[in-house]
Amino acid sequence: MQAALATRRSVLEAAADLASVEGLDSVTIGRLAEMLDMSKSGVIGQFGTKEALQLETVELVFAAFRARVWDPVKRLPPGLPRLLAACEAWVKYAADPGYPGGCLLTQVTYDYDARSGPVHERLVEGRQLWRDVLRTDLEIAVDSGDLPSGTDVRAAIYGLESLAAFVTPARLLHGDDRAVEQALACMRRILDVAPARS
Amino acid sequence: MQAALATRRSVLEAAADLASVEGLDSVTIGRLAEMLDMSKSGVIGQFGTKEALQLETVELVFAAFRARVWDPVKRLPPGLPRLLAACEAWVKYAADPGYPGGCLLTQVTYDYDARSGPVHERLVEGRQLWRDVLRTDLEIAVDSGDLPSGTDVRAAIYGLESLAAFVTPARLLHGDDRAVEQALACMRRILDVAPARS
DNA sequence: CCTACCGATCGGTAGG
DNA sequence: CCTACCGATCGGTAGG
Repeated sequence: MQAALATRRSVLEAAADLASVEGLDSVTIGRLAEMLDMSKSGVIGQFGTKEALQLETVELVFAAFRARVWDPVKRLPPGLPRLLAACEAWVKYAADPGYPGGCLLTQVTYDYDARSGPVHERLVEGRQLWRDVLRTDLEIAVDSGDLPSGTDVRAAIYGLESLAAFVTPARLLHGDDRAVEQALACMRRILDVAPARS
Repeated sequence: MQAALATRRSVLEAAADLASVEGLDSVTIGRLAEMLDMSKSGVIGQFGTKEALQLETVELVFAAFRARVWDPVKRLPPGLPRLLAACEAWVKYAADPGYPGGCLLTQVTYDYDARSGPVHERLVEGRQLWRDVLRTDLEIAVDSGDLPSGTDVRAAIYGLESLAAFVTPARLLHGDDRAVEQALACMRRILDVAPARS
């Protein structure tokens, strides 16, 4: 029983590692079996089908995002303070996600945006939740006067999502080790907040 | 001879259509053959190997980007005017790329950022060329006083790339039909240029 | 969790 | 450009 749970976890960890580099589609049962020195039936037996394994991998991704980005900031004062802390945690997570191929949420976002099916649906749902979190703090920040009253909240959300999602390609394609600082600087410009002192 | 050229083109077009939705890896010889009502050897015979077909598809992508984004603006006055026109063409191209699954350059960027091999290498090279174009106009705009002298050129490039690359997921995941306007609004904020009148 | 196996599909080749 | 075929790998199942 405990052993089966440990197996599940190790399979999911291997799947996440592989998916971060080559995408969720390249996570085949045979390759996982080889990585883990298991039989194919041992790998898939825990999940039933490859699609179920993919969906559980996506759940792992959202859980990691929540643990690394939202949980550390959620008790801060709602509005601009929490929003800025969330953006910083977000961008830093994207730069150091614990997977060899970069932030898996980013990977899945661009890989499954144009497809249909349960992974796409779950992705939309998860990202929408995060959009709602951002919107809440943006609206509070506007109402409280921390952001200008003319702020375009939807455009700001779009901008924050864009800037966080480019950390991985900037680092991996161009070796851009200042991606975190550049993303945060652009975020502050979009929010019309003065640059932080370093 | 002419017929062979026409076949090449139709294979590459089908490959680009398929890749835009499911990624370059899902472009298999068998699926292309089925789409085009050809034999597998007829499809691959024009290219030799699947990797060669992938690389030619990537070339098609860069050629389309050049034709739709750079060629229409390259004769405008260098500096801020050309930069803003390029950004507009860029974002509009991303929103209407002529492929069913969205901008293929964006797709390939996020799909191959973490992998090694010739597609990755070609991608880095192509994106670097575009970065250099952006940098040139940014520096001219700063030198001429159209942009503030303290402008962080590298952060601006990062921001423009990010915002252009999020058009596709914003549209496909959230049905965001204002992605173009939101991306352009954020670009102007990053550049510290007054919003355009509508 | 294993071995052994299934039909389908993969990239690619031989020969025409 | 075609048919016919190759070994490898795919997702998944039977039986234990």
